[in-house]
Amino acid sequence: MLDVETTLPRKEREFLRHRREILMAAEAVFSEKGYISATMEEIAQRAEFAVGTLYKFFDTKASLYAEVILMRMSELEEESNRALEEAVGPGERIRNCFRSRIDQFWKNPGFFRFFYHGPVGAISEANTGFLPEIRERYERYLDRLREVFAEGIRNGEFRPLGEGLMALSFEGLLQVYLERLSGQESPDRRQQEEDELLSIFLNGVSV
Amino acid sequence: MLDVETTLPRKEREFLRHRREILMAAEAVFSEKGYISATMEEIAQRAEFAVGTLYKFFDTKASLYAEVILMRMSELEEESNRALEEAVGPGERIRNCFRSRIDQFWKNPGFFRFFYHGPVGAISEANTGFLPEIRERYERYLDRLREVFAEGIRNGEFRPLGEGLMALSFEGLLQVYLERLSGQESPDRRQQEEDELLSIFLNGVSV
Amino acid sequence: MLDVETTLPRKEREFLRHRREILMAAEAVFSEKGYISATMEEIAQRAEFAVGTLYKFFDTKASLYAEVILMRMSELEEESNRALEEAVGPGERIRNCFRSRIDQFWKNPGFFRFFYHGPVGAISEANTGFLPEIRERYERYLDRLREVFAEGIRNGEFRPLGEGLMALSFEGLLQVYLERLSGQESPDRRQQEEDELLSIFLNGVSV
Amino acid sequence: MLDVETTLPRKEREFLRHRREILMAAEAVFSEKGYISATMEEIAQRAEFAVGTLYKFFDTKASLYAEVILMRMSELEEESNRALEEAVGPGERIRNCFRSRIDQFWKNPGFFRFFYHGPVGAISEANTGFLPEIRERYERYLDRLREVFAEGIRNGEFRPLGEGLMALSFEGLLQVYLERLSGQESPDRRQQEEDELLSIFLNGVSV
DNA sequence: AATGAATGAGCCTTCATTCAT
DNA sequence: AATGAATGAAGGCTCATTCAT
Repeated sequence: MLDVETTLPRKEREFLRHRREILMAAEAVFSEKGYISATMEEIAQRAEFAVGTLYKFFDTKASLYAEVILMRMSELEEESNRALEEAVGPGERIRNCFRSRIDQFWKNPGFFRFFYHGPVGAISEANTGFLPEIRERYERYLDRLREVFAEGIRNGEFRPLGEGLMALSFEGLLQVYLERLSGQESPDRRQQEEDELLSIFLNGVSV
Repeated sequence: MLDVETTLPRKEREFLRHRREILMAAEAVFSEKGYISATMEEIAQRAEFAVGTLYKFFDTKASLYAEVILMRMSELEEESNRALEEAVGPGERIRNCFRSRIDQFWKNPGFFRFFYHGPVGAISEANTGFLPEIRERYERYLDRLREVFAEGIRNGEFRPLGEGLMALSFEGLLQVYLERLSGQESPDRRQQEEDELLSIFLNGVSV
Repeated sequence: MLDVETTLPRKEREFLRHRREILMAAEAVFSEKGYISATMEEIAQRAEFAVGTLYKFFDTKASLYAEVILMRMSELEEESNRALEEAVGPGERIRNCFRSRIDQFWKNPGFFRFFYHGPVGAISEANTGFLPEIRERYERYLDRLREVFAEGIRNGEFRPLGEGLMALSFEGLLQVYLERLSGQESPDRRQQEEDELLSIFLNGVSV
Repeated sequence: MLDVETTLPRKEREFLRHRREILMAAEAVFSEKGYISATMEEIAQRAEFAVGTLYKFFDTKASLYAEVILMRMSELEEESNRALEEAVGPGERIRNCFRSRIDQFWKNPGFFRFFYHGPVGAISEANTGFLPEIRERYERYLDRLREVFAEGIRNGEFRPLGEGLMALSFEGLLQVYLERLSGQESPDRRQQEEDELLSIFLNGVSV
């Protein structure tokens, strides 16, 4: 990252910086208002650019939205993978990943407000245009999780149930928990709750 | 319900019937298109009423939306409560409730498409106008769940962890599982998966 | 026409009247400003309706434009055909048609301002969506002209040249002449000029 | 032209060359897209200059458009005049001019696509800003034509009708014919048609 | 209650033009 | 003269809501 910032010509650095500024502004507005209620006008103001400028960076509102999500999903995938890799043994990996996911939430709680809810009518045809990429990325992450569960099943650490269901359950617990945190007036982190939740899950899947 | 239908004067019976027809049409359109993409025009057509008529029954699109959800949540609450009551012992109650929730999904899969996702930015301020009531109702249902878990903790059937977290986990598993079913092209019910999921959960919370 | 006006239910009569009012307003604005510079806003104002109302009658600005032209082309075709039918003998028919076309111009000079020029970029793909119908209609009219010329060639009244070229020439003279009239500050009709023009043409194609 | 290129200082020569490059690019884009759909952006790309540079040479899009037309009209005028001068006798001059005009079309068919159609509503007030010059130039060419016809009328070669109408007719036939060629998928030149058309015209105006 | 034509505010998007470098 | 990122006004279109019948 630092390399990029320093080696690229000034013009390109500025381009990337502006692009990033717009993405940040968009993320803020999307998470406050939701996809539909957010207006390009407001995003532009927040980013301190004119509306037209947004369109130099992103073709449509929808693609700007997709890019915001993709940007965060890349981070999520990256860090989750790191967490899975770093630990030794399936149980420890899952434990590590769980904590990493919660850490990530605390870095940017606003994002999860619309990550889990997707664009309006995520299922509707209207949006199939840009959702596939996001879903794909998510599935890739789930695949990685499944591998770890499969590994745990093989070595007898986890119960011989479907590794897909395990991954799904893992995500379900996280999703519901993070949603509740997002909804709190002044969210504060509670270590004990996290440990208990993880314990429920691991107890559930372990032999 | 039957009582209502038969004892009320014809005028009022018709009023209720029309109201219900509109709600059903709205549910269908909302679940197909999502909140934003759904138009009052289309709902009116589906209900075989004029647009103006919809406004005799519901003040705004948002309130119609809320009423659709509230209608289904009443059923959900009712049936879930029945399931919790019918069984004996905390574990059995949870098991029964889990199955009931899945039964309910299969009665009306479309509904869950937008129940979990809520309107655009269900959590956002923009929608706080009609969400409170829904959240309240949901909390009431969660409370009932928590009681059961608390009971199980007291009698040593469940582990001595937070009953709130247990309820949350229960919902998380269900939500993620039902979402996946909704997303399937031609959703089909798989008994074994359901049993495994329940087993993971109960294993997780049980001593 | 009268039948239509009197036998249709009031609602439908109003619908047609409003539709016609919008078409007239649109024609006026299109002929003053041209297709692109004309705005739906201004057309709406001129028609004394709200913008939204225009879209109840016409799907897009382009289709409104096409309908304006189609409406006038129907009249043009109808009256030209009448003129061709009424006279006896090819020469007389053409003579009659020529006069009819000029009469039609004087009934509505504004229309021809954009009829001959077509929408911006009439040739561009962007407009191929709605032009075909107009072009078809025009070709049908040209076909009728060609028949008359062919008839004249067969009976030795016209020279044995291509009837297509004759029809084209006929249209060329009219177009250029009407354009010049449109461009005049205060157009006034000059009988002698018309006769001379017709004479040039008939002399050109006659034996 | 060559003189200009060689005698002027390098700076000025470059200026003129760049100006010409922009004009050519503009002509290409205008003829492909039409005035409105053409964008300064695309013209700039085609000319391999930055948008801003275009504005160093031409104040507005409209004036660039006008200059493109003026450039071609100068050639048209020049060559038509040569054609009129070269031949001997009114009839022969017109014949020569007719052929010259068609030659010119084949040198640059694209240009005529928008020459005859003008910008959006060439006749409309919106565009009167830059049209006058074009119209003037065109009138000058028509004047020259009229002189030839007047000459022919005086010497008894042409019929004693208005020379203005004759010039108009001449233009009408050309316009319609060239338009039809422009519209063809793969335009090909047909000598016989041209001869017939010319014959119709000359027959029409000759004694 | 029922109708549905009419309303008009609001939003995404385009693109000619400017200006700091 | 050359650049091209930034501007922002303007326009087509949608749709929740109203109101006269």
